[in-house]
Amino acid sequence: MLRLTKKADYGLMALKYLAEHPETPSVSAKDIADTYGIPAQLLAKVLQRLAKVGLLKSHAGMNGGYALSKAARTITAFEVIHAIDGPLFITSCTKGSKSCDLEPNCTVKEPLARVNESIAAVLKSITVYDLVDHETAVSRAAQLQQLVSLTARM
Amino acid sequence: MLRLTKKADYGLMALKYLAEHPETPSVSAKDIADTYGIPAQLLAKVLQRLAKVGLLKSHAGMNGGYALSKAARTITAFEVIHAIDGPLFITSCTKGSKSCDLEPNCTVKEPLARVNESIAAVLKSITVYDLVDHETAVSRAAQLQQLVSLTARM
DNA sequence: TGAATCCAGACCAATGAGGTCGGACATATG
DNA sequence: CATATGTCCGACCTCATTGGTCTGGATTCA
Ligand code: FES
Ligand code: FES
Repeated sequence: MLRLTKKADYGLMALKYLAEHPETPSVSAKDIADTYGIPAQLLAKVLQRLAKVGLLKSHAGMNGGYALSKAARTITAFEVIHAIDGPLFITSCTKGSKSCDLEPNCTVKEPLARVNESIAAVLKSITVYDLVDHETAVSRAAQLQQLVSLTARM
Repeated sequence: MLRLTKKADYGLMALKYLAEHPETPSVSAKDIADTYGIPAQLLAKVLQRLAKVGLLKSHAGMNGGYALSKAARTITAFEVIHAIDGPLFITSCTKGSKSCDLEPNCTVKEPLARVNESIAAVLKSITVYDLVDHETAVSRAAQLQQLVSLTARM
């Protein structure tokens, strides 16, 4: 119903891997791809994108590779997904430039934009550090669900 | 980044329309399609799907059409989207039957499942009644965002 | 130098979404 | 009852997007 692209998934996996191995100064794309068994060239392209945005620092040449440019705690899932899949959002017809021609009639767009913001907020509250240390992520999600169900019956 | 399909959008629009006109016993798909200027046959298919799941009651023949089978307040956005776009979810490789072959390695799936549940909770807290009466939906979304940002810095 | 790595872009294949068609079915009316 | 009309319903097609590959060039270090 609401699918996250595979590239974003790969990107998150790679970031988690880097966060788990802070001792090694730089890890090559091929290494990560091999450990997870995902296509190397595809992961490479994803990492390039992340480097371009500034989430990763790249180092070419031998023993080169990638390294986090910020603390794992300060990189949110929202940033990653946004960097890889672009600024797409819910509401289907948010094509950026040419907006849907039946926009004046569409009465559903505005409320859905609110939902969109809520989802973005959830993603912003998850960092790659949370991916490594499961406990915090799990408990936070539980809290969120509680809060949501609370507000739901008001 | 996280696109809702156009069909689901149409479905929500149609449900909202039905909720706004409770006096008419049944509205034809063509009528709704004309008012919003969307392809009639496509909307028809969406409505068929909703009828099959039990959210709508269909009535063939002349003066036929569709009608809500439950109170607008009890129909959640989650139900609608699930009915139209199927049980797809985040995490990209949740193909239902044959799971991704690199599932044992994928360390990111579990945390994302939590995020998924949070999003589902948000969608479950929105009903088609909320789409009609904007106020409640807006205020609820604002509350949610406040709560999220609160828990985020813990 | 040369091996290893990053980088950029074009290119192809498969999946799925958006959209269309003709037939089945139920109701109305003479 | 017969027929005409409007509706539902399932199968089909087309095209955009995604996932994935290939090529070539630039950068760094042994
Ligand atoms: S359908 Fe285009 S604005 Fe909602
Ligand atoms: S990539 Fe397949 S389970 Fe996560």
